[in-house]
Amino acid sequence: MVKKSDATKARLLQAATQEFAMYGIAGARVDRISAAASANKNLIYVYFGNKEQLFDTVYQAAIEELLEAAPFDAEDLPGYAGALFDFYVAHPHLIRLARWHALERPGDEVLPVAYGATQDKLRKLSAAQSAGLVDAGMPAHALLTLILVLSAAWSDGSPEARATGDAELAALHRHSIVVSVGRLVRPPRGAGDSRG
Amino acid sequence: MVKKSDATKARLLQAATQEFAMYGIAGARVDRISAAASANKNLIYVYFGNKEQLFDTVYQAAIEELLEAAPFDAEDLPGYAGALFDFYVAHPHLIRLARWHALERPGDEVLPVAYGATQDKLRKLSAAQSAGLVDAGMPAHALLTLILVLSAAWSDGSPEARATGDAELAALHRHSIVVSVGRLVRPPRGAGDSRG
DNA sequence: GACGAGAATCTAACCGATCAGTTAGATTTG
DNA sequence: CAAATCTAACTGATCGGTTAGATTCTCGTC
Repeated sequence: MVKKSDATKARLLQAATQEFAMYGIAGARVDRISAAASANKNLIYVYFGNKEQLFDTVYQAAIEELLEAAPFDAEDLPGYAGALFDFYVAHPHLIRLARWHALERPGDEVLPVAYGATQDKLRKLSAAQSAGLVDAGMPAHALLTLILVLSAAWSDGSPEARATGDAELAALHRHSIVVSVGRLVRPPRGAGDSRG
Repeated sequence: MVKKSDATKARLLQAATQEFAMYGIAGARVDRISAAASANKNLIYVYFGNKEQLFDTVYQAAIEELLEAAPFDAEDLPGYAGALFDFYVAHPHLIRLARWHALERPGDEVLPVAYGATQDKLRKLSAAQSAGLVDAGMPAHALLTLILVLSAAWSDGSPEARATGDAELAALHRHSIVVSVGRLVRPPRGAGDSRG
């Protein structure tokens, strides 16, 4: 059954995502969110508790969306990094949410869903290292962090991005990331896989 | 001559740096800053204008400190990345300031001092590429961004940092960064430099 | 070296605006 | 009718910024 309130909830969540991505938790305004959602302010408190919990809900949804967007492939890590890059370009607000969260909730433990996904990635990555498909010169968790960081290198707030909408520049950035990850993970001596 | 007000100004700046690093611009409280500096709130407005301008002053000082800390060396980029990592470990609040700035002042142009320093780095990097000391497979500006991003990979807010104060882990992170940058910048065929 | 005017420095109290959260009730739905 | 959904107005606290005035320092003049 389609409930009326579900649509309102969805509009509020959508508006809250924009607002939190733009201004962070401290900077977000509950009145702006309800106005943008064409909903009454009180509904936020009825449906989501308060501003902090609303952020939690928004953030959880964003993380889940991100996890689904780029399936982890330990045997093609450059491709995985490229997919992440594409996702960040397509959804710039999600990475902003993640950065706000890191800054405004320093002590927050990782969401269960994200934790599970990370453990899964680490397992696959270790296996690929053992199989000789990926360089084993550093532990899987370090390698994973570096790959993730490289993927997000140009996603907002980096030294010389600024010129948005430049497809040529974006292509260069993507290429740089893919090449970099390739160099990071390529095993020193041949072990089955080789790429053109 | 040593002016009394200079000491007050310095205390305010110190307190403001802590406050902004902790809470960002929107989250920072001028009353907390003045209290932490044991100074009257009004002095902030007398000396620095307002909260936004106080942040500008704090941020500018932080950038200058960061630029002085790790001298750029295009011929030893892994070492440069390592020095940056060390600085981030020693001064965790400065990188937080930079991240707050990126999020809360999206359209802000780069500070002149930072712009100048970046141009200088790019020139040196290009020269090193031309000389065959550094891989020329991607433009200098892209390479520089990737190096900077790698250096800051574990500086706050990354997936599995959390355990601060762990010297062994920090050493692993530093090593991972140095090795990664080494792989990034090493030219494909021998060109003078070779490393163990 | 005393002294006083004026500038520099500092203080405490205040103010208007804003904001998260509440309440009481209207309207719709089942 | 009763529960779910929604609305508008209100509230108490907080916060950035201001104001008026107290205190201290600077320096020329006698």
